[in-house]
Amino acid sequence: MADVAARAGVSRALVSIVFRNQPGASEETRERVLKVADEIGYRPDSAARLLARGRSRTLGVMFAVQQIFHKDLIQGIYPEAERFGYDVLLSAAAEGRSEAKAVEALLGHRCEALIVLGSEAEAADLDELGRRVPTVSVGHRAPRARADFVHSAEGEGVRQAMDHLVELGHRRIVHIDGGRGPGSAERRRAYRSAMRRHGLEPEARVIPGEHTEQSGIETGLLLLGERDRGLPLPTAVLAGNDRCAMGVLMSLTRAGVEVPRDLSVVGYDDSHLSHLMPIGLTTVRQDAMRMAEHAVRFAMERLENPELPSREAVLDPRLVVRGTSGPVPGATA
Amino acid sequence: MADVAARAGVSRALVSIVFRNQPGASEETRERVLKVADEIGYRPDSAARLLARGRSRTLGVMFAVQQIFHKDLIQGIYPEAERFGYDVLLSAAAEGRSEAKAVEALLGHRCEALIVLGSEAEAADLDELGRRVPTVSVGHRAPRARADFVHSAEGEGVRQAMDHLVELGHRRIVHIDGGRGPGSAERRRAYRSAMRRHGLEPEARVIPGEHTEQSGIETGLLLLGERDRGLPLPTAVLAGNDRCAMGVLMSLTRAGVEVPRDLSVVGYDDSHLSHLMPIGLTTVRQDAMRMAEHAVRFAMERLENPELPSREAVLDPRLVVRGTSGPVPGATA
DNA sequence: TACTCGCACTAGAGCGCGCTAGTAGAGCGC
DNA sequence: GCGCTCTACTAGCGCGCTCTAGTGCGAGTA
Repeated sequence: MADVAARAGVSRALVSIVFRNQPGASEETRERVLKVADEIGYRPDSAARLLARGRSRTLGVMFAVQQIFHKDLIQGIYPEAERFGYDVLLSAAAEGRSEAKAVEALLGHRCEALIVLGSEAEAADLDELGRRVPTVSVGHRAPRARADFVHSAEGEGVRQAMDHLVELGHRRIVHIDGGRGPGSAERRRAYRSAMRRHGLEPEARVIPGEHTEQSGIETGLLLLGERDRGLPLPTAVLAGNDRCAMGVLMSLTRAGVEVPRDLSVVGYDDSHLSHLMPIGLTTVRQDAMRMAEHAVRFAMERLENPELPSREAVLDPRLVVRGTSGPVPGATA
Repeated sequence: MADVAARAGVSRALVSIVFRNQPGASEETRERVLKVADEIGYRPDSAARLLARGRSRTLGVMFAVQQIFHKDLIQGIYPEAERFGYDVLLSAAAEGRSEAKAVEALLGHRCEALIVLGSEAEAADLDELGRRVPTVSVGHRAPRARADFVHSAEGEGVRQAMDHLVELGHRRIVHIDGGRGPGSAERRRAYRSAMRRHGLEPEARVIPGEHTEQSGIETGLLLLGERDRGLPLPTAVLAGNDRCAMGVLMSLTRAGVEVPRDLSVVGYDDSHLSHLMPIGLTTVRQDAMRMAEHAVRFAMERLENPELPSREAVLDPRLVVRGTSGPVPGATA
């Protein structure tokens, strides 16, 4: 920086002003400084900057390396943070690198606020974290923790999917749940309540599963086994997520079950898997962009006023109807 | 830090020593300092640390938010960097956030070395980057750039896959390539050379494609169209990657083609998609862990000696035989 | 006793910036 | 001429840490 200043024939302070895009430098000088800086390859040191500024203007984002959906969220967080003049620091939780470790790293870098994606932390830990630094948890709620929450209305997504299926004439609709996975409990509840609402309570059936392809495949085989023993197949399957839905599809279509003629399948997430079927997977889309927007906004607001009560943004997901859902078998299309 | 020092009744320097885990403090004092620090929630400020140290001991990793394989690499980079006492800083390239921008961010944080995953940068840009800071490019080669390279022996993977198919009796093997995608050119070349080596040159056929499900689906439909016009289906398809392979599988099995009875399909990457088929996708696995290890090692070595000539680690991938490849139709199994 | 050595610890400079307080000079009204 | 404001710029402190060059002290040695 001193070099740049010397070469441009100005003081260091002027260079600082130019690089911060602040008023107080003539257009002429500004250009000269930038030109010299470019020549000698100068670039402001963010560590020093951060130190001198006292504020880091950095937003820490913890994500899980395996979660596909987190990619979409990260993609949304970058531009939104930039709008507020914030840098984004990413830290991944992975096998052998716990959430706690990932968060420590962010804290060490003096992130002013944290956005944790799909945390599996206990409410107490999240609460402690939230007391230390403004924290927004996306996709995971912890009732009484001092933090803000952003997630999608799981129930609403399931409701839309169920209404769609019922409208198509389906009655024997089973749900493969996602065990302890994020959102599973809500989806399960919403399924049950939708069945009840449509007077289909006797038909309701939740098959325990996971958010994996394997789980979908196993469930598919289970259903096929039942069919071979004379039990009727359901006419529609509401899977816990897209991966599970794909597993179901793979195992059933391979056994000659035609989708959606013989069976409808609905997923959840609208991940890239949704396009894997030539006909497209009917699924529920969570709006990652809007979730990211809300998360950043919450963080910024809590930064301004740390005493804000804990808030929650619940975004409505949207059913995306593609090729895997159709009229119930036997219906006059 | 001063607070900690005061409360523990020592100098700031001593606290520094304790937190750097350096010799020069008695066990007793060490414990006392740590205890006090914990009480008042002190945590070293990495910005200040980095500034004072002159060296950041930080390794910058640029990745593409969409690439599934990068997850595995990141997972491998963390522990390896830790072994060398290095912090990892992640920066994602995404839609609306160019590689250049992602790299700028890392440079601004004074990363001592950079690992760029699946860069699509021009050789010249990579060269310039490499002259500024030790750089390792994973998965993408730029012939004369001042950087180190880690990638898998695409040719070797294809060779193994082809040998496997030929051994199963296949002759009419087509390859769907990946256009300008990473590794595509090598895979294409290796396919051609394998066909030649096995005396199957007249049968060789490369269908232009991409590394997407959609591309696989389209190719599948193309082949089905040909069949309907009386042309024979190939007996095996070597797809450009797993996503493309899945597309092929989806479109063909839906049309009643049975895999692997009527047709064998081989993918590339061993991504999580490989397990999507109930029978498993035969594919080529790249060893992400070892690639990550090499990348970090290269970076560290070039850090010690920046004048090192450009090096290249070519890791052998391994064919993973699962359910989508089988004997050629008509063979006595 | 006088010295050297090693250990536990400290003083204080300086890392590269941002920022506050200030200056110099030009333009203006009276 | 004076004071005023406005723009363009500068001096220099301090952010929280690391690190070098020390100090003081007890033990070992001649």
